[in-house]
Amino acid sequence: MPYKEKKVEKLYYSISEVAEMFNVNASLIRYWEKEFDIIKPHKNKKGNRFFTLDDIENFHVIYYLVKELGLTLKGAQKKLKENKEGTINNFEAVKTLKEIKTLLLEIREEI
Amino acid sequence: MPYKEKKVEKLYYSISEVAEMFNVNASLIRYWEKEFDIIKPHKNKKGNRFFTLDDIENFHVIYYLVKELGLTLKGAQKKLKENKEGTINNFEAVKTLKEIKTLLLEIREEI
DNA sequence: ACTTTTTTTTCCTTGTAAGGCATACGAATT
DNA sequence: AATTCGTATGCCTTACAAGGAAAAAAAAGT
Repeated sequence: MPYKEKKVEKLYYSISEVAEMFNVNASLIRYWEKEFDIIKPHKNKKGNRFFTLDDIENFHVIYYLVKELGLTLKGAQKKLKENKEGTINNFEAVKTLKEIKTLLLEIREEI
Repeated sequence: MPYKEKKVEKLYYSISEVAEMFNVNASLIRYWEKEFDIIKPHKNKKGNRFFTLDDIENFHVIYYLVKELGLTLKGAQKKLKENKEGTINNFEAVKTLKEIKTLLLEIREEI
């Protein structure tokens, strides 16, 4: 064999591959796709799904919320929406802490 | 009228009173009582329930987790168990912040 | 004040609607 | 030959609500 094939990160994964990763049924993935906006794999002309690692990560988040935390689908949807706004809150928190840092540095200057 | 009766905080509330407070059916309260250990109202010989304010507060926590956060009952149970340990984490966080405060005060002393 | 009657509240058991998928299907691709 | 699709339907569990009898409370009668 002239070349040992290099194992490459795949760009796309099929629905059955994703299903196997999480040990769930493919129908669950299709169902969640209907329920959650953040799951939108690419589709070819026929409709076959192609999942990027980002898609898989999004699925993972939902899996965590529903299967591990024990949120209902509705609860998970709400949580995901709030997290978008939640980042603003985190941002605010960091901003506040930075202001405090600035204040402390100013105080050091005075000394 | 010799004495104006002083309005006193009630010691015990009936199941229908609690149901009205949260605008839920009384059967829900009985059901959650079976599902959650932390809801244990006193009962008289016949079985009638008497809720203290603590009981009501516990019910409130569950109400929040299930009806507002959107946890399944199982998820809420898990959350409650973890919170017992979780308070340690909050405690640790506050402790850390207090240590920082102490450190800052020491620095001020040095100056 | 004390029965009697009516209304309300309680209990527990059983019924049930919705949630959350899985299965089944033929058809279209690969 | 195997995978995939969408859609439909089936189905088990979850999460309560309704039903019905018994008891307590309130109202009414005497």
